[in-house]
Amino acid sequence: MKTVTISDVAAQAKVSKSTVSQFLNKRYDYMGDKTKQRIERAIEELGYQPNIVARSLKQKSTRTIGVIVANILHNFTTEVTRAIEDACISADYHTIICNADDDPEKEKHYIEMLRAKQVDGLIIFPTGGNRDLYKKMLKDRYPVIFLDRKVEDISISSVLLDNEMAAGLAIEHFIQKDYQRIGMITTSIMHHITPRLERIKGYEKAIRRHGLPFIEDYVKSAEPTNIQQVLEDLLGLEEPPEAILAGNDLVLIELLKYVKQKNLRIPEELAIIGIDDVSFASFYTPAITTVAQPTFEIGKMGAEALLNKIRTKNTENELFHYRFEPCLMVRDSV
Amino acid sequence: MKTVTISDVAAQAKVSKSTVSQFLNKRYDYMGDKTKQRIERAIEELGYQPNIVARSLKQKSTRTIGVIVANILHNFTTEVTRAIEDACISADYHTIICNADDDPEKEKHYIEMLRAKQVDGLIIFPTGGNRDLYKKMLKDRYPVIFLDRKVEDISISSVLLDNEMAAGLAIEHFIQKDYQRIGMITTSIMHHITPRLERIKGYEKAIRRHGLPFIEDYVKSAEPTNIQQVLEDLLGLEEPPEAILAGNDLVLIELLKYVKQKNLRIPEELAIIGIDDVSFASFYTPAITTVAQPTFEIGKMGAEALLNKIRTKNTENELFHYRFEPCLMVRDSV
DNA sequence: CTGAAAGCGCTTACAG
DNA sequence: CTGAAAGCGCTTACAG
Repeated sequence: MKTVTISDVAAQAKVSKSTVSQFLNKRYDYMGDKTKQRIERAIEELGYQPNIVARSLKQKSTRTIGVIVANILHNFTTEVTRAIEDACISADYHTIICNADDDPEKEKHYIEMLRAKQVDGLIIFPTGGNRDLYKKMLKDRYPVIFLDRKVEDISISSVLLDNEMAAGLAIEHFIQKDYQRIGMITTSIMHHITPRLERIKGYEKAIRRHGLPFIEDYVKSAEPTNIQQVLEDLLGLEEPPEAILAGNDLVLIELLKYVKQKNLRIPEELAIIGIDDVSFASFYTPAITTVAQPTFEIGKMGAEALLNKIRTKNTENELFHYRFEPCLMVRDSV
Repeated sequence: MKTVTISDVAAQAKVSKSTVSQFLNKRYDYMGDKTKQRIERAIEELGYQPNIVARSLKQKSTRTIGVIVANILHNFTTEVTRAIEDACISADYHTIICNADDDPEKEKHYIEMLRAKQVDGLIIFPTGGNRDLYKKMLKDRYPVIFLDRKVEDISISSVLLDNEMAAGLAIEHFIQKDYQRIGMITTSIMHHITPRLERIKGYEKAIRRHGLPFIEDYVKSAEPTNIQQVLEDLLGLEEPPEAILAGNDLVLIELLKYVKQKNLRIPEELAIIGIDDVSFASFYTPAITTVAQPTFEIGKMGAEALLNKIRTKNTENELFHYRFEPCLMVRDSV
């Protein structure tokens, strides 16, 4: 497999490399018809494919972006990255996905690696643990967009869910169905992850807005592996909640496992809403009421915002934090 | 953001580019200690990051592989690609995932694109519709592994599930639980997709092995959107099946939607097994009996086989088709 | 122990 | 309308 290069084509077509290059880049402006045809034939005969690595080196663009997700286990992440890939492919960009696994060290490694690979820009679901690196990218005017989360005092634009509204929709639905004792569980807030904090705030605001008492014991955060215990505690309270909002898909799954194991009836013994419209919600028994994120739109917007930054060479630096509205999917678990 | 190159480092450290390059590649053999330190400082001071594109051009390796999946909507695909990515990252390779969406044209585009991008090799879940391209890669001795599927008469190594065994395990479990009238539904077999054909064959063999009549009307293939209708037909037969094997996760989901809509009791009115151990199987009510594929091992093996081909420059061309054994997860739906 | 030079496969002013 | 030459940022024999 001796690779055939532009020189081989030039030789075969009896023109110069420059002319072949013009041809490849469709700059036909002044090219003679016979020349074009000769080149076309030569390419055909030799089965020539341009080497994009060489082109990238010269053009200083790889037409590839990097996506660093905080944790690929979330259904949200999978759907959003799929939307990003779609949007990039349409714009003739490729995508390299990396999973930071909630670990700032890994995130750092990937940011450096992808920049070394000369990707044209980065979409990051930030762990929050690499403030210096985030700042450096900003200083370098390197194109970056944050997704799903933002980082305190780092002026990188982001596309997010309206998380307060997401929790609010759920709580209001509970209240409307006459539930008063409403609990909430999220995954760990140790690292100040935006959506978790904001959803808790949204919960509290909605509770107070409706004149219900805000009971701290009703709000719990824990790693998925500890959620069974948390539920045990929560439902063992003297006045246990009658309804629970699961802060994301992983929490919902733990909650459903618990419910099954304890043989609780939904919604009679415990009403449930989950944030994230998981695949099985509609055909679960009972069908699960959820708050859906517009994952496709979020991913698309993230990709377009980044591609736009890349195209404008990041000159217009208007900072934005775009919020998408969630949507309540009313089913049978409340 | 004027990029700092190896020349800048060389100038700053007052050595030649060659020496810096040696340093970067950890060929310290004969390097003076003071030289090393000077280079180290210069790199530090300038915040230098090597340009991997330039290196790739020279070394003719991008340390990146491409993965072209037939259809990313299958849970199997997501899990396997995740395992591939993990294995590649450990070996210090990156991964570019492309979704052919069951469309041979898209597959073709991605194969050509990724080769132009000089990825070091390709893992393909083949659509089957690009025989000439597959052959060309073989002729070029370009490293490729097929995954999940193989293609008739194309001698590219593959890693697969033992699909006949997968169907066999399910059927035997049904029989053991005293079901005799057993149906099976797969997604479309129009394009002779390996796992679907093999699973149907496994079904037939198991049925015959146990002396049951093989009833053609009990075996259906259809696109997911038509499965509701297929179920309607199947269960409207004079002697409808009392048990159904769902050929993959998408079929199972359609089946569960149908069951819910018709209010059928599982397993009393209809027993169910699904191939692919979907996330919700264990906490669904009733918990769904499934045949699990070792997705992690399959992905890992695929990646390792490819990386091995890349390392040996594809010289040892022993053809293999490795089969992984599935595993029956007995739960409550039979 | 270190440096000069060539080369990887392209693109891009510039000259004619 | 086309070609010669320089250059993108590295690596790698080779010479000393």
